[in-house]
Amino acid sequence: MTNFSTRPLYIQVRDALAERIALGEWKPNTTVPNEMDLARGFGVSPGTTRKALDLLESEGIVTRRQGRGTFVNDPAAPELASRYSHFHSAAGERVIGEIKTLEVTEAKASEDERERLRLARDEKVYRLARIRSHRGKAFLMEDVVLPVALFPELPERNLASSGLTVVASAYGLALGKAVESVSPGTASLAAAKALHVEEGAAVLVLDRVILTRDGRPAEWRVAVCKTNDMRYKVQSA
Amino acid sequence: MTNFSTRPLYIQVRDALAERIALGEWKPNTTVPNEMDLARGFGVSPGTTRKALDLLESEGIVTRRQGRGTFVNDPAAPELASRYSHFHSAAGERVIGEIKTLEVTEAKASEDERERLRLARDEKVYRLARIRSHRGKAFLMEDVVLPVALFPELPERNLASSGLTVVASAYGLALGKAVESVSPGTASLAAAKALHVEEGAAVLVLDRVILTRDGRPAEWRVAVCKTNDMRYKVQSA
DNA sequence: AAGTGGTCTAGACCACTCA
DNA sequence: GAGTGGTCTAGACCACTTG
Repeated sequence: MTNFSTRPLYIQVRDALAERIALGEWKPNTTVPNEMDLARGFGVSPGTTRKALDLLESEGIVTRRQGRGTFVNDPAAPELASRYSHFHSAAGERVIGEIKTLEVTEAKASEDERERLRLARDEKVYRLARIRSHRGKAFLMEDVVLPVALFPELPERNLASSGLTVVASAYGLALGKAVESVSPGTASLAAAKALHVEEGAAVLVLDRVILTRDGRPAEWRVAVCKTNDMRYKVQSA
Repeated sequence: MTNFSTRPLYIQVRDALAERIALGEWKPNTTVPNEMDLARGFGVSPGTTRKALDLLESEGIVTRRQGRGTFVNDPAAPELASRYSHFHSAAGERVIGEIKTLEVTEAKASEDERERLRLARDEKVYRLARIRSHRGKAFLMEDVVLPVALFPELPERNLASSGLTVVASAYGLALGKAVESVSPGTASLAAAKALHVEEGAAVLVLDRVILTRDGRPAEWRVAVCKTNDMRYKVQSA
């Protein structure tokens, strides 16, 4: 790989490797070729290949293990499903919850939806109404909005009750950052029924947008939840 | 620096540099010696020194600038003050708020305090009652607990109204991770008065412990806040 | 014993900053 | 133009894993 462009060589190697992983040349949980072979293949020095692989590891795309090899991470792995969830059980583990989808509709995006998901006029969205439970107890009611352009035929592919990490993986999309806004609220009649609390009980209202790795909004969710058996925890590094 | 221990050389170099920075050998906003000089000084290769410096940069201890040098970061810098704050103004910037301290007391730690701050029996704490405001509007009421052992003579040093980043810096302590638990609540009479909301209004209750870089609990805070002009936002990478 | 990634070395050249 | 960090090379040896 001769350095035609102005971008650092190790970045170019990283991108080439990331693309080949995304295209499925190396499957999740298998190894990529070793450093020497990759270096020869790309025509760069082993040090440059190493730097590219270290970058990929820091991005969570591969895992390197001394004496074993460099493994491709599975983007649909269960431990990544709770990546955007801040709920923790009393025991302290992250909880994603079992998803039950009540309703799926397809419609033209409303003004709010167009703004939050940065959609053009007339673009369509899927709207999902869901309940999340932990150990059989409902704790969260959510309204999820997904752009049809990113996830065509989502209901037909039976993905309406899957978490976004699984859905994105099915469509070959890499997820990136998310921002969630938290505010206090009181349970509406519908929320009270779904979550088994009294109407007007104190609840958390969560408003979250998840972006793809390249910055396109992939999901807007507004959720209402109780925190009786659950903790909403935020970690700062 | 001959490698006597089993730890990687670049980690030893990193630790030596971190210690000399902590001891004040190089002051904040000044540069440390260049890579070649450090390498010669430690008796290691430039590549090893570089790896140590890159590590320090990833930890936020220094900032490297091509053509300029490697600068020591100021742990009391204002942009770090909001490190543990998740409040954002309507305009989108992180907000730390102006602190007004209502009361400072010193006492033996209660059972709760001993547990949260991992203190031994009979250890003492400072308890601070505070209000935080943004643009003159109170938005948060907090009860802060600090171990006297970590911050002796805090009130005498006029640090009771400073944020923990400034306090820690004054005591030469490096701060590390923090965990905040968020739950919905209703305003007590006292909270209602302080925050100018009606009694029983929906508020957020924040329960946070901040650790030092070496894992000792440095602050336990329980806060009640309104989110009328403020957003509590959580970012996931 | 063979193969992998992790550490370490000792250079070269480039891009950027500033006097 | 001198000095800095950033990139890149081409090796050596070590620690760990597996057959």
